[in-house]
Amino acid sequence: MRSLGVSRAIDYIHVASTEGSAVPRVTIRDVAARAQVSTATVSRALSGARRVSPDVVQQVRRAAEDLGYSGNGIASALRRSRTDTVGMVVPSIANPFFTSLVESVEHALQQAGRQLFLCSSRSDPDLEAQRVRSLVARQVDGIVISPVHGTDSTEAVGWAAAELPLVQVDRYVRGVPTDWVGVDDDAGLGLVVEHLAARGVRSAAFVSSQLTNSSTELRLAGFRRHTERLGIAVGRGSVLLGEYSIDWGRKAAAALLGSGRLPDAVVCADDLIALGVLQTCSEAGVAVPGEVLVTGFDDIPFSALSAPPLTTVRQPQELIAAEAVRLLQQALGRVPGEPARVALPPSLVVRASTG
Amino acid sequence: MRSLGVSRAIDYIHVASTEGSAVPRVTIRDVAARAQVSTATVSRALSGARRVSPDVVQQVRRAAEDLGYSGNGIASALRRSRTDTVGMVVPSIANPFFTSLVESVEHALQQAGRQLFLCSSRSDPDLEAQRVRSLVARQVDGIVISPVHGTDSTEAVGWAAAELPLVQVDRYVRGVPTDWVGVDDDAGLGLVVEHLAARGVRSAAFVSSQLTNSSTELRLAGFRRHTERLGIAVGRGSVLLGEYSIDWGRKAAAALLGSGRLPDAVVCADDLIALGVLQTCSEAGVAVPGEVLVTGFDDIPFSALSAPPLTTVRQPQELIAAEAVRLLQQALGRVPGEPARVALPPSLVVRASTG
DNA sequence: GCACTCCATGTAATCGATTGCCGAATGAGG
DNA sequence: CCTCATTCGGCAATCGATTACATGGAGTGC
Repeated sequence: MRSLGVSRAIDYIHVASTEGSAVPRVTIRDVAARAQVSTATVSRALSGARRVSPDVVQQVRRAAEDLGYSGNGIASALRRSRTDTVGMVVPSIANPFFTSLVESVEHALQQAGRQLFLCSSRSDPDLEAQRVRSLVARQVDGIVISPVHGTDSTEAVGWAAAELPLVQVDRYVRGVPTDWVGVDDDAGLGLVVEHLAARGVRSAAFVSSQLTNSSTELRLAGFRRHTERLGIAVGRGSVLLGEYSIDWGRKAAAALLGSGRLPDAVVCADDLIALGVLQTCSEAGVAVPGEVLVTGFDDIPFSALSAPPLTTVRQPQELIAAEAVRLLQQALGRVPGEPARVALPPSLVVRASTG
Repeated sequence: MRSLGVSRAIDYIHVASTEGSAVPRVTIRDVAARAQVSTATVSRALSGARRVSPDVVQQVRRAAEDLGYSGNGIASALRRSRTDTVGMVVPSIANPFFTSLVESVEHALQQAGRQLFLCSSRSDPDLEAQRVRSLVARQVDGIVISPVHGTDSTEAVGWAAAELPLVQVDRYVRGVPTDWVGVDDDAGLGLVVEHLAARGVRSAAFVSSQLTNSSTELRLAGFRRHTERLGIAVGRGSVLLGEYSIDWGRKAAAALLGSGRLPDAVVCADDLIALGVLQTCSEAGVAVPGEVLVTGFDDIPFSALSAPPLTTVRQPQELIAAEAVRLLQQALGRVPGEPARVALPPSLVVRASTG
């Protein structure tokens, strides 16, 4: 299990301050002593909270530098009662859609001088509740959450929202009036269905996850509304609900193929499902887009690489993240007012899977 | 930009405690007052740090419950001088390999009762240094880092390692003796090259990133060593260095195809590159594995979905993460000794891209 | 019945930085 | 030369939980 063969490639250097076992932390008192001023002055000189004469600032900087002082964020946080940190809870880190969202949020926060505490709820409402409690106990300044479940997550989200600023992204729970930012799911399905109609599609199936959260519900509702509007047939047994995964996409496609009544198009509620569908079609020798058209939702990076590349709905995650962070900062500043509900418009990315 | 059409779908409920603007935090004193005991007893009753009589525990629990007390992790952290939090710094959150690693580390930490502070260095040593300083200032108990650069990251890693326990994963910087956990890159390339040799490959190219970090260097070294050992030709201009991205894979493949001298196999230093190579081959009508074999490294989830599915080297990220967390915990307990260098064995996943 | 141990609980110091308030010094205006 | 404003630095309280040490009462052994 343990092969140390690589260590030969490493040259050691001497790290100056590792000698003692427990290196005592340099505190503001040490700096004050060395600079021969009070701790108050050190604090002011370093943070700029109040004017300090230039030469004293020099001394203090010098002393801090010499001692390698790096401050104690915990003590500072306790006194100022803010941590400059926000927590983020997502159902899965493995789903590239959430990955992009996390990356964008991290980036937006960084520009606002804050850090990200990342938690994965692993699609488990209990674990999610635990993570939320933990974040609140750690005094994060705010929370960005994509709740696992439309109703089972309500309690945790509601409780947290009462404690601190909270923004829901992508999904939201019923009944808790917090800010929300996401994509306009109905519009997204409108784009897809119109595109399919223009391609001459007369019948369609929908493959999605169980209807346990808002965005899933809205996507199905959008699918139904727009297909009806455009006269596209949706047969009985043509709406398959499982989970957001490649594997479910495979299974659902196998079921559709097995049923013998393949529709003109398979609309998927996310790209992972669609990739699974494509894979099964390819294995079964069903031509895409020859015999059936397939679409996804999210536009994850790999949807451009499948065979055939996938037509999908692009979510503006950068914008979603930026808006979420903006709302959070805003909520940090003032008393809570009417919660904002921001549904950003998606766009259609047409690739070979729809001809 | 802002369409609020979705809000109609939301039912509000009244959240009890949102009425006042600033909800004053419930502190341990409040609980103590209500339970008619001292704060010391509350602390002991809730944490179990020392025996407290059962009925007092009841009272305290009751009081805490009634008031909705959730503790102040910051104050606790200050006093105990530990935060039960570790920081993780990775070059990119978008790369699925790091994503898996992050998820695994998060999971392992959770089981150890700790939380994860995630930072992306965006492959920028300066940003990385900044993030590391910030983590140290926030008093994380330890750091897990995959350093961006083999030499430019040395200063930040060395400084941090002198301040607190630090484990490097996947990559390591030269000259700083810290724990490291990763995969045995040389063995990984051994698996690939032997497999190719068995398939009758006589010449090969290597597509990788610039040699700015340890694992990239080791992979190239492994490629050279094993091809030489097995008598596979590596022509001049057959080692292409760019970056770990799909896009670079595309460009490199285009260069190889354009040169007119296509080798029997293209060995890629990670799956992203390999996926780019596959895409370009497919577009150019070059059959894989008919005319050229292609391999990757990492075994990201999407490597099974490409056309054709990709033969690659699987990294045991779960194990890497678990081992990293184990080493960190160990380092938290005792004085630092000889750093551990753990190179875990990879395995080969054979798919259609090598026939 | 006395001395001693043990245990539950309380008192108060402590972690390290921030900040309200105060006083000394300096300078300006009359 | 005096008053008043302004600036800069220090003192000490404070954030909220933990914990070393103190205390008082019950229980034990002789």
